Amino acid sequence: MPAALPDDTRPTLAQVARIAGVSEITASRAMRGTTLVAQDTLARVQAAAQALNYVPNRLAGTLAGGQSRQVAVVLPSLSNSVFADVLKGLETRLEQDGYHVILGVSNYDPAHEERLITELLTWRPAGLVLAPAESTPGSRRMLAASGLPVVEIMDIDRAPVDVAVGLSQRAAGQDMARFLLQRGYRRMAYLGHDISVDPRARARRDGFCAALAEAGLTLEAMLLLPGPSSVGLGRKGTAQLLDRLSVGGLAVCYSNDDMAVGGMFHAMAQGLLVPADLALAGFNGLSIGQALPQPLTTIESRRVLIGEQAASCVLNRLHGLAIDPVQNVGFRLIPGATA
Amino acid sequence: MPAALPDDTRPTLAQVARIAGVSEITASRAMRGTTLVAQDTLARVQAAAQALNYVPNRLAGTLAGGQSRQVAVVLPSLSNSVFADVLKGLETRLEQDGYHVILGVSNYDPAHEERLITELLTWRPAGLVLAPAESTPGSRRMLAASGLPVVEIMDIDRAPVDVAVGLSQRAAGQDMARFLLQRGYRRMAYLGHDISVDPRARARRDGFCAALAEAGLTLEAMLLLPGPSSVGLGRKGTAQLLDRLSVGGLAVCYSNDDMAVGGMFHAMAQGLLVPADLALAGFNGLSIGQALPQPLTTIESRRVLIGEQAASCVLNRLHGLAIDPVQNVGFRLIPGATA
DNA sequence: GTGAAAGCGCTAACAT
DNA sequence: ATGTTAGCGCTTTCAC
Repeated sequence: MPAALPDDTRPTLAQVARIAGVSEITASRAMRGTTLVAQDTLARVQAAAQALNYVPNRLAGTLAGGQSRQVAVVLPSLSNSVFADVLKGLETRLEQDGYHVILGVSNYDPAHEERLITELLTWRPAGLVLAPAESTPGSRRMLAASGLPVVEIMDIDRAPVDVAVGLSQRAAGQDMARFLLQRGYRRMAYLGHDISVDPRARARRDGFCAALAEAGLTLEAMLLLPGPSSVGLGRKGTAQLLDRLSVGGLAVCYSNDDMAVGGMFHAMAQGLLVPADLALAGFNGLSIGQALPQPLTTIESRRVLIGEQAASCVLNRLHGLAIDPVQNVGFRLIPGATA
Repeated sequence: MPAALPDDTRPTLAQVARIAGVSEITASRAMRGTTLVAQDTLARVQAAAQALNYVPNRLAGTLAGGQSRQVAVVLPSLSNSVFADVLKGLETRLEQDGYHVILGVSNYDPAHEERLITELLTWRPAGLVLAPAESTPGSRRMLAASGLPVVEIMDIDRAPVDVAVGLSQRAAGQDMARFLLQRGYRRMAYLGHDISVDPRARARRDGFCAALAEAGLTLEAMLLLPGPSSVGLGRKGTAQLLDRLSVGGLAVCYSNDDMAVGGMFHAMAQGLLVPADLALAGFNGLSIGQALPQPLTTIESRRVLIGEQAASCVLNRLHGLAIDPVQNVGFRLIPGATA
């Protein structure tokens, strides 16, 4: 038996108004506080609403002309704590202004992402925030045509449809390469998850390789494993890599911290000396990497900040404020002790 | 300058209908596929919609009598990968049926949770899924009065407002204690994060202690650290604990895997033998713990499954199907190598 | 400070 | 198979 239909019994603004002895529109004004209402009418309306357990219907309110106060968010994954952090930042900031997140997860599938955008737009959100996989032309067209604030996050290397908030993934990769070179490493390898669908991981790798090339070096090996990144995958991949490569002065750049921690675990299990036998570098600055017996060499990304700032962008846009279309939150290299 | 207002230019169903040369309701039927429509009218409507880039307005559709197809989800946190997993399961299942998640994060604050419920209800969701912190009487009253499908997740130890999907956290704690006892451990300690706000972690601890008591044992020490659980906190706390306790046959039960991995890192850094000097037990079965050089002794919780099953509950309820009010997804003890 | 009328975009309920 | 009418619950005009 299904539960009773909700709106069968739900009080409406009209009922509140009747009990308070005012017109519907006055009750509306009292509830919203937009227009001035006499002290005692306000009190009567509030009392009536309270008595009825009145819950406003924002579908109706928005349809009648209000701002939606829902923001659509499309992320490629939630398995990775990176996007959970971003979402946390988004949620925190949006909620302060009474906005809520409608969520879509694309699983790094551009076609799915496009479908999600279409569907979420049917809810007439006030804005969109997305960490695009490889956005399709269709997606970009829809976003542009929506006329809404659209914030693309994580990456600032590509020209955004509207606004971008993030960091240069490419520069992050470059900086890591330069750091390793400066530390004296000359033997480099790359170990990553499936970057064919993850443009940001690819940009980091490309930056890494480009900086090596500037120094006249190339990777001794590059291993790309299918599937999403994980500690387990990093451990397995490191074992594979070391089947082909000798240790000693070898530095492995991982696609992210999860993978690098896996590499560290492999080293521990094999009794390899880090960084003498094997140096490791990650990306993201996750707490797990920093709590390792030897803190991981990595780059801190400001994920919660990205979420908060993306939310602020949407809100500012809605308030008619001017906005920088490319917002670089930067990053910070953490030297750690693994390289 | 704010972007153009969205609905200033958005095509409506009326326009689609006019171009297709049919009435509005026929266009509506054609778009939704609920009622039979002639082949060629269908084609004409679809062509018109396509030509106009028509995006249906679900606010209007829902207001006019449709089911909302939004499900409100309230979680206590996103910092913990546990809830990211649950959310992933929810999102995956709901999306299959064209439903979307509206999200609220309470930060383990019951008052905040209550406010979130109130706000999310204004969107007239089709159902609610929540992992309650310590739900207030107000929250429970609202949920019950909503008449909607309400699924409380993670925990099945308390009587749910409507439906519960999860596992017995208390039984999980008991099982771990019995396992450690069976392995011959007699010296036990507990290290947890702030469980005053996390009823599930508390239930596990209580179960753990209860099983010890049955065996005539008590904890040698119990340390509860302020703040959310993390690898770093587990590492720090383990150091503190071992200031007061001698190693050798000591088993530490952690509030979860994050904390336990931190303990493992401390042991590694100190050169302690695991499990001879120090045995460790976690909870959740996170991949990080299983990728450790020695896989962590822990209990696997089925987080994604909980999300999927909770979503199915909401959907089944909406379809008028009967539902078991308490759904136990169970758990599995992973012996690992750390105890 | 308050109200009456009109309408947001859509769909259920009856028509035909 | 299609159309007409009415209305979902609210807010925006424009009055007073």
